[in-house]
Amino acid sequence: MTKQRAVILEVIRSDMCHHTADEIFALAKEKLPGISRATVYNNLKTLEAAKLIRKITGDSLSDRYDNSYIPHGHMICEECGNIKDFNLRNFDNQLSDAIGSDFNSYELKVRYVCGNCRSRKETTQAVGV
Amino acid sequence: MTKQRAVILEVIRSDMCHHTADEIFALAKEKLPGISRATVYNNLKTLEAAKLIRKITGDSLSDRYDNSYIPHGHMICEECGNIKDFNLRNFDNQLSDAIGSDFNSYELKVRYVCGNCRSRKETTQAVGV
DNA sequence: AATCATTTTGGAATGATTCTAAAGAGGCTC
DNA sequence: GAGCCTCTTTAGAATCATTCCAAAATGATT
Repeated sequence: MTKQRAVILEVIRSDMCHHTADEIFALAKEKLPGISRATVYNNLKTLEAAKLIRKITGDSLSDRYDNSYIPHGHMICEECGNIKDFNLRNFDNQLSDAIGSDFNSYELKVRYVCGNCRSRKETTQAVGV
Repeated sequence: MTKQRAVILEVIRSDMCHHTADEIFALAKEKLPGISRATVYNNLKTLEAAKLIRKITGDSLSDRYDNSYIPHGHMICEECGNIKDFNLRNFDNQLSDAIGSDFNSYELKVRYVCGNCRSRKETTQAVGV
């Protein structure tokens, strides 16, 4: 475990955000100013191969990284872009039944408007702006 | 409806594959040799805004396009890359319950190994190659 | 200390997608 | 069907995330 790899893992684990590679690079740079972008990409790949993190794709143009390898749902606010985790009960069984086979992983993303953004919009609307 | 747009829509609707923009460009070019790549991208965006198709992201480096706007599951073979559609019963309700809110759309991808690839691997393994 | 494999680094390369500005339809009215 | 306006198409340049590369650095082992 090189110090670069340790810092990258620490950054990812230190909060529940789903950071992009570039954000992780910036955060890692605060602790290890000499770190290179390529190192971040290398290690993100290594860490995912080691099942310590998971890449999530398609929420923005850049990929994001989840501090858990275990699949779960992501709910993404279409207004503010905020991402939250959620779980569905018994979902693994439901999925295997539906596809008629075991599976290796899944990715589930729901696009909605979060409570904050919804109430902000209603207020704005009521005021007529 | 320009002829370029019509051809692009026709290409997407003509089979159940989930083509990349580049594949769509190549197929459209067979019917309309002068078509430009930018036109394909423009129209894919327009057609999605018109709810005629849907972009699906994260299965390969390029995005793919689904000939249905209605959300449904995609099962992706990790060996051969083939993508199939599937559905879960009552999934919309299950999702709203889980996230505690209405939602606008979802994306569900399951990674597995399809029957063909599985049996091919078993055969290979048995033969000891 | 010598060696060997792994990692890091910075910069170049790649590749999908978007942007841009100019030319080209399409559709509308008179 | 000429004039006009808007939307679309086009080709190529630009962007941006990510990957590749070759050389230097590091780490572990003996």
